[in-house]
Amino acid sequence: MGRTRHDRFDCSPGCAVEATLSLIDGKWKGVVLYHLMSGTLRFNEIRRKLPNVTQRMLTNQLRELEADGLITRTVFAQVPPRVDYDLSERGRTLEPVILALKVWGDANMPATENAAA
Amino acid sequence: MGRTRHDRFDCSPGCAVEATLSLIDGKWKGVVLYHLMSGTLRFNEIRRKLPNVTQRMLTNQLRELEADGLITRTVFAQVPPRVDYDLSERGRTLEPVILALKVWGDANMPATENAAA
DNA sequence: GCCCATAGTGTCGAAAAGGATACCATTGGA
DNA sequence: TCCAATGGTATCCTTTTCGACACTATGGGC
Repeated sequence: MGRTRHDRFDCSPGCAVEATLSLIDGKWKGVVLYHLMSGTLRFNEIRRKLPNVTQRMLTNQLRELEADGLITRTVFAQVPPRVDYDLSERGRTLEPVILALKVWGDANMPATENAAA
Repeated sequence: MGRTRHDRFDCSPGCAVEATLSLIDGKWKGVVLYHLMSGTLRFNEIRRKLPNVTQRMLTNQLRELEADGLITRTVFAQVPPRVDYDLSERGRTLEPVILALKVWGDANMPATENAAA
């Protein structure tokens, strides 16, 4: 499930915008990608960074990101299971985009009453 | 309707990413913004650029963009009604972001079989 | 034997987003 | 008189998304 969003595009010019958007859209993907920019994270590490995400959702988003080739998933056959998530090569090329999003948000969302300080 | 997406954020770091995303998310907003970057457009001009959008949807997206202060809406009291849409000041600051999205899409979506040529 | 942790999966249901279609007002032209 | 164009609204329905919650496997600690 999920992943139905970008099955096809009616490609007018500007399509590329939608196409990119469709990859990072989905409530948690942007943040996940953002956190992954700082380095490898395990499943529960990500979960702890996103207080309101459920396991099902997080799993889902991670699977979609993986399917889109933006992140890599490494499973260690250990007894308490361990799975590492990293940005892939392709995922790294998204960094400037994520950063642009972050910068704009920081600069233009004073109404969001956040404390970036 | 609509506009429920970004009523609140559970602001962890990375929140800014989601915040920005929430403004340009919504199936047509990205493209609309993109087209508006080239200059003023009337309602039906936008509609013609997006072959698969319905009036309801387009109206909706435009209203949300307006509510978020990204575009301006100018109504001319003419007999065949005329409404101009433009990027607002704030909207213009989003240009680099939209562009980043477009550039990445053009560079990284060969699978989308489009003909940018 | 029981509970904990990890990293999930499955099912259910509500809500939101999106789409189809029909309708409105005005007025100039045929 | 009737049609066309503009920029919408209103209503209804389907699809997609999101969230709650329960359940699984394995092995260590108590």
